[in-house]
Amino acid sequence: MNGSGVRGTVTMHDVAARAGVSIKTVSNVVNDYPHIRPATRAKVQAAIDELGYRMNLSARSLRQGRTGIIGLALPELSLPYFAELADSVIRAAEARGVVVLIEQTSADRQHELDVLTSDRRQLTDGLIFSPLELGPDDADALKVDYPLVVLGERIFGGDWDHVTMNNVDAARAATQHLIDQGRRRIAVIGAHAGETMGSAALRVLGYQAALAANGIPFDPDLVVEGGLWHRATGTDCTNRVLDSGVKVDAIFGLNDALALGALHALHAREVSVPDEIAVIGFDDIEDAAYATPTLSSISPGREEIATMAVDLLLARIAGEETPYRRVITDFEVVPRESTAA
Amino acid sequence: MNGSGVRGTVTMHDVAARAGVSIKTVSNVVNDYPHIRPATRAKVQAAIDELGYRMNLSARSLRQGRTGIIGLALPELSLPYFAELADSVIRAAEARGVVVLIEQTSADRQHELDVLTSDRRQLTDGLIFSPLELGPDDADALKVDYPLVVLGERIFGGDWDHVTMNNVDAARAATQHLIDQGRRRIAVIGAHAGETMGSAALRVLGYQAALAANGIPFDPDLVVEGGLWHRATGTDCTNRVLDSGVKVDAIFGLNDALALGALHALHAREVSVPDEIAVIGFDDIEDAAYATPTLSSISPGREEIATMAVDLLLARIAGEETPYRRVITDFEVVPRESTAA
DNA sequence: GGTAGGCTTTACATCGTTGCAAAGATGCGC
DNA sequence: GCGCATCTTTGCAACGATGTAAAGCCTACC
Repeated sequence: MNGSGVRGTVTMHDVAARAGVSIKTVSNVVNDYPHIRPATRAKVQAAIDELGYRMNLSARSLRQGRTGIIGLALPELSLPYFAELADSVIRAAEARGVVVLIEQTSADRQHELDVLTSDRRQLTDGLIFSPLELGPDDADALKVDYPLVVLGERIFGGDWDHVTMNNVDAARAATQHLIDQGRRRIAVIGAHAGETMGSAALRVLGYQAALAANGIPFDPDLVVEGGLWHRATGTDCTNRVLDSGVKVDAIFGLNDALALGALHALHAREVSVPDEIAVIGFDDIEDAAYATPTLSSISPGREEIATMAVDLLLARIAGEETPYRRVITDFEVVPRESTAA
Repeated sequence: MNGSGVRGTVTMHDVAARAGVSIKTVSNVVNDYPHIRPATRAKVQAAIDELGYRMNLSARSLRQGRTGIIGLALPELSLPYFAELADSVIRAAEARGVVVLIEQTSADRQHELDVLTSDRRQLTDGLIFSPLELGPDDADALKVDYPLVVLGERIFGGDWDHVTMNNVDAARAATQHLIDQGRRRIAVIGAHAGETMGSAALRVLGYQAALAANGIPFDPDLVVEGGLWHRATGTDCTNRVLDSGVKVDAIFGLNDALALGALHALHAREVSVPDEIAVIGFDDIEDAAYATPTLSSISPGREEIATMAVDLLLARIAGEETPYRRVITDFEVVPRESTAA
């Protein structure tokens, strides 16, 4: 029955008594302090094993001012891209000995602001933050006094590290891919009117750049507004643009959910993909490879984003004082059936 | 500049000094102790606001023996069902003032065992555990000394609360739905040989029960083994059963990912769904509604599962001593195009 | 044999908060 | 106006760990 009834009852004090050493020596053993006589270490270790001692992490946190927990704030896990991102972040964190507390912002501006000042920030050593709604005007809110890594390009030039992909170039590449298949009437769905720095705006910029580079005139009727980047929005945008009567031979979904929604709408309307309309998405979520037809997309290097974000954050937490960095990850066009020749 | 440069510098002590009261009174205000004179409360609150005080949660945890964090152990977030479940659990937890630490087990038995005894259990007040690989033989490992809620029916009768759906009945209903559409050669994909109590086994039981109830002979060739319930497995199982030459007019995927993989395989083989082969899944993930064709499924009451699990766990954490409970949630057949008449 | 210097171990204070129990203030009934 | 009950506020110890600095122990070398 190794001495303890109630959970967490065994403390360093008990171990020390059992091993016949001071409590500090137990602490030293547990923390791999190098100057310990092997015999002592063995004694202590034996006591630890016999008593089933586990360190009280709250006490350690109090003493050290660190919790070993990092926060991850994202819109919601039901969006596959963010679920996959969270998966990668958790794995990267685990490999480095820290755990992840996830907070969902529901893509709500106030909720995103709240997350930055929430009580829970006391519980985490730092935050990886993927905002959707905050814009340049909110830069002040991001001036926080704890380590922060921001994902996505939305907000520039602040005192924090940044991990992002090159949205403009990636969108240009996606568009170019469609053009290479002979498409010229390319609708883009999920645009956000009035936005200048968000992913939506940047991706539309890339789209326009590709058109320009190929001498294709830009037709504003092909840019379809859409709020949240859910499948339902993609379906809706697609129906709207097709109902409007403009000619369309390809659709660029600003993310995969939108593009999958588009496939859904096209299927319902019995429009063949890619023969009549080609479709490409963005993010390369797992769904894309299993959609019918399989969906071409842009792979943003999710693993790399997650790993970089965790590494940057942990470096700040460890006290690194280097200038704030902006990391741009690689992307790749992943052609599949939905844009086949 | 409200007095503090470094993060976390403001303590109750500072607030007390500023407000001219004792530190304990500050604590009382913060914790909504009822017997405080309004004037005192106001003074303290003002000091808190002026100094920007935030409670140190590590200290509170150390003192109270509670962290306000609950653990959620699941196979992986990239599986949409679990991402959606995590979403629901986080929302339910947030509504009750606690936060969620997610651990991924990768559907690996050793990893599932590790999670139960990990150091991180010191950091959480209790655990919601969704095992995939543990079986009845591992019941001992689940005899832990902290509050535990197990999701899924895999392991029976231990000292822990249980939230599950009725897998047998739900699978029977899914199969019956196919039979009602006139199908008689129903393949079931994703079975686990040798398993007796897992979701796979229970769902196959339900499948058999439905066949029996309708006087359809059971053909073992229609039960297709498959390990992890990923889309790729569904594709693979489907190809195997079709290549084997047995006649098939419907496929029951033991979860939606398998069924989506099946749709993918059928599309590639140019088999029309539902005309030649109808398909039904299980879990009703968001994908199902947007697949091509849209996928019929079983909705397991995910919200309800999450809410019940959180409530049961919090009750245990609060010290409830009632007998361990087994909660069975409702399910619903959601018919869509893939099984349309 | 003595001592400098490195290796081990230790005592003590401390991190910020809350439970306890008691002290001080207030109000009510007679 | 007094005494008792109730409301408010307080001081102190404790939660379990670690940093600091010093004490004890050895070894090696003169």
